[in-house]
Amino acid sequence: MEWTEETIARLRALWDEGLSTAEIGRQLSITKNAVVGKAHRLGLPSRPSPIRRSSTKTVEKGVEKEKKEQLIEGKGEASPIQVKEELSHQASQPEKKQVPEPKPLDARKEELVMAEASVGLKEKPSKISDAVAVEEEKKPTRTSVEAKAEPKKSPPAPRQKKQKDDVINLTKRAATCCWPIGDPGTKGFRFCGKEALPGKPYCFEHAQIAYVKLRERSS
DNA sequence: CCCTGATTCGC
DNA sequence: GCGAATCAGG
Repeated sequence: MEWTEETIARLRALWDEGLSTAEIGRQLSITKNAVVGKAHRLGLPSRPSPIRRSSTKTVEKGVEKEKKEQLIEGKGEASPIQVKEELSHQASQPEKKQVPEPKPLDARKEELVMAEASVGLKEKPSKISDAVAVEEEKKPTRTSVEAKAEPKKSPPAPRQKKQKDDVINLTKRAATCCWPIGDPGTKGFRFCGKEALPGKPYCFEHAQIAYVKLRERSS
């Protein structure tokens, strides 16, 4: 497998998107093992795994099962999710040294939003309606009637009014494209930053790239 | 059995 | 560095 910048970028994008390793592999026409292996070597954040191999040492054919479980209970290791939350928390504290890299994704997105605002939107607003049309094409099963009569979807919230506003804002606001441009950690790295398709992390252009194989596969 | 992700280790 | 083989939980 030749890991070009393009494939690595797409691996990162799909990985960030939360697709399963097998799914990423299918889209990149490689095995899930390749995906996991590469992701591991790239240092991409671990996903919630069904497995916990606390002992990184080789286990002899599962003979030492009991010992392993005892070790796990004793140590009480932190899950990847917990670690991630801790990192985010640290990054959000201004008092700690602020390196651009470990900043959580959302923070970077906010930067992009602000940058975009200062530059001014170049894309025509009419494109959004096009994107909506595309989006609705892909979800033909839901009629407007069904959408109306959907009571269970409302999330239980402590502050209902504010949350409602937030949801509206999130819905109305054009999300920015998370397609990575350049190499993370290097100076010129950035995200695409154009308006993303509704419900998708990419703009129309990059969504075409990101989902092209998925469409081919499902059609 | 199917799915999942992580690790190991020969290449 | 790569990824098939393997392990292991749901």
